[in-house]
Amino acid sequence: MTTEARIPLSRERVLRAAVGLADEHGLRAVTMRRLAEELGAEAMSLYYHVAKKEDVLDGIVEVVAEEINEAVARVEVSGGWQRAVRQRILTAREVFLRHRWAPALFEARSSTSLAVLRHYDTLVGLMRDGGFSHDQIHHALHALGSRALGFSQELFDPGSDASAEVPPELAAQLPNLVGMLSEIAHDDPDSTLGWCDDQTEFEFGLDLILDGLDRLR
Amino acid sequence: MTTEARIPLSRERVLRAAVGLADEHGLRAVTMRRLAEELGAEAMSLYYHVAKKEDVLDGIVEVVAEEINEAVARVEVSGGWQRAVRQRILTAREVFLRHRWAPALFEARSSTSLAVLRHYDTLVGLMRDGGFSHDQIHHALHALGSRALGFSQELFDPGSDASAEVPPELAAQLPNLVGMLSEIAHDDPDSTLGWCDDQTEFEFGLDLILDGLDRLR
DNA sequence: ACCTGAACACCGTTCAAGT
DNA sequence: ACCTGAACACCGTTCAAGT
Repeated sequence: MTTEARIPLSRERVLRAAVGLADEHGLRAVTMRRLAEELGAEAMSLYYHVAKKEDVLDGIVEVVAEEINEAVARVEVSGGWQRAVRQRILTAREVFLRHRWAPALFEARSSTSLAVLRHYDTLVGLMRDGGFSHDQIHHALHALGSRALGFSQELFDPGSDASAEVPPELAAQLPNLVGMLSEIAHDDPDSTLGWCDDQTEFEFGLDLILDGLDRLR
Repeated sequence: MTTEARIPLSRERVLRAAVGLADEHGLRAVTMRRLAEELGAEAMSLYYHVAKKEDVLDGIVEVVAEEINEAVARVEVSGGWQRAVRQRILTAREVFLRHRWAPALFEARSSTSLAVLRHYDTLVGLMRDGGFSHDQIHHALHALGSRALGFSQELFDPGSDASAEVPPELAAQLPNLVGMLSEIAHDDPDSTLGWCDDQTEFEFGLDLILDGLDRLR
């Protein structure tokens, strides 16, 4: 600790510590005071390297996005545009699985980070090579939404054993949903990113969209 | 003001005021103290009607979701499952266009609100009538993601006149993206929900998914 | 039953001051 | 150039006390 405190602060170190803090204790733990403590400094020292807290949040988006770009750059694929795009998106997803707080932060911030833009730039290039028009690609990016980056935030979580827990008078109000959930079981909770977004579901939605796009080409 | 202060507080009134505050000044303005002020009371009085701030946030999600259900209930459609689902989703979207802070809040909270569940229940029913299996419907809801509720948060905002603003050394790093954006112009900024999510793009993505689902049936 | 005042712990941030 | 202490304005929330 005291040895680490010797190392001078820097924007880079601050952001790295913030990512670590979020990984370990969630995004809510990322507080200027807590962050400084982690770095063996005072809260006010951070402001020499970082404009304000928003700057820290933008910064850690950038750090994660760079991690995505590095991972994606290592991917080698042969095959059509669809395989290439699909593989890169699934690789990006692996990074989010290591930073589970990140999807919410990416959604929350408009964050036109350079690293994020570079990721999109790669996708645009791949689709261009695949024979899409700019207009089609633009539509495609919108259709993919956050899936282009490898995650998809879900809006409700039926829970792993949802059908068992639902109180009867509530079940009566939701006959179709309860009927569905009682037939469905999620098998692989470990692969879950966010709520109900497991690997299988993510790939289903992704392929549905990619197949649809390919048909438009 | 003083006349309004006469009306006793209630959970209902607190939530309604919170929605109004968010509509007018954004979600960040929804503070226990500010909310109380709006109601002509002290911040601490709210805690008699509401457990904590999180309860307020859950509550306003519920209020908006009920507004969606009411709007959707008024919709009458004839035709196949696809027309019915599509129409209901686009109607839900209209509610979000009145509460622009709501998408971010819906995404941020896991919020298994009853009203949200009822909306999903309706969709499940429509798709069931359309001949889908429970398993297919479950996949479908995941594929739709937040689109099922009528919005789709975008991850970057190229801006309305993006191509003009990009500094040249940045453009060099993003050749494909800049190429695309220079060809594309968004015409209807007023219909935008969130960043780049305008009506046309929303419908494109929605139809792409619905068409894909119909093919699976 | 319903509302409030004072108080607590915790934020982000400014600013003048230290080395 | 880099870091800090004291201070400010603002949070959410508890708790004992008022009517």
